[in-house]
Amino acid sequence: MTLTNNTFIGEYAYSLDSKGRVNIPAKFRQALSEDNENTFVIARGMDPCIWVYPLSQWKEIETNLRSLSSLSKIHRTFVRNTARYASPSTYDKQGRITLTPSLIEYAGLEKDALIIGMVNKMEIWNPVQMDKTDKETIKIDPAAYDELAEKIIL
Amino acid sequence: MTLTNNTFIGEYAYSLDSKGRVNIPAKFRQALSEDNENTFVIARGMDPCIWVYPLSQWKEIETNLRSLSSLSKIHRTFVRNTARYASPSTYDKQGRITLTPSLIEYAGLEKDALIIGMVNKMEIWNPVQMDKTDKETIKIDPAAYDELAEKIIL
DNA sequence: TAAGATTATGGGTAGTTGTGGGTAATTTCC
DNA sequence: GGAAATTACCCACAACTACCCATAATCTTA
Repeated sequence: MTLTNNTFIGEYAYSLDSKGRVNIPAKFRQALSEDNENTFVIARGMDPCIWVYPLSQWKEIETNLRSLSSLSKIHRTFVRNTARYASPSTYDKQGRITLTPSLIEYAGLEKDALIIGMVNKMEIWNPVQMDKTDKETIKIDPAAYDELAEKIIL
Repeated sequence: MTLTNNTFIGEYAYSLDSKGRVNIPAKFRQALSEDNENTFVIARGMDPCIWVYPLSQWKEIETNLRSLSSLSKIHRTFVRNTARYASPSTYDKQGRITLTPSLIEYAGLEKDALIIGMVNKMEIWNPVQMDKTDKETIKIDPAAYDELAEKIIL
């Protein structure tokens, strides 16, 4: 059952094969709207993981990046870091995308890959790294977190 | 007799079968409005139980989640924790939804499942866990109820 | 009260999904 | 320009899941 176009939720455990391919969950592929032409854009996440955007979503990000001024050092750095490691990837007949060696290394991926739906994109994690990050989460300011929950959750 | 669309009250005792399926009380199914397409979204509750939203209700949460920016660590974490364990589930001809192994484990469900109407959603509990939580609830500060009294008329 | 309808629970099956590997086309480099 | 390496595309199998049917218990209604 697909909810909304280009919307991803849920968690899936897959494996990375010797060719650097990972499966995209069938539900996520089905959620992808036609105009994406079976293509995602993979990029460095802010956390040690890979971000996977639908092509159309990425194009919007590109538009936003264009609006940033190159006069600002922060802007320049941000644009560079974002664009530098991004790469389009179309899934094959079996529903797999191929990751770049650079991103595999950045996310510290080995055999296991955890795919997490993040609503407008998905994340690919090494499960070990995800556990570690989960534990650090405890250090997050509980008051700020509760405030968010109150605003978002029904 | 159905009260209001997408409104759930009452308590029901069902059992979880070997395939991880639970019945949705007939009254709750009848209360579900057409546009939900016989579909609920199951997610982690704040307590050790499963939250079950009507699809339309979940979509509102999704919209709220979309408004958060992944540049903020706390926003990222919140989106991840919320979306990660959520999964749509359409009930079958017999009125059952299938739970995910991850949520079954989180709620500590075994054979028995207690389904509780929570007005805008429902909760699925292990009865043993529910008892335990009930006993802890008694310890809630009466002053907290006084504060509530200003918001809710009973 | 009896018959029919609805509900709760169990299990079978066909189609889908995830994973491995093979081959042809393309690119890279000497 | 040709060999080696890389990439894109294809096939095959095993595991799983969604969908279907069956049965027993319960509720409804005449």
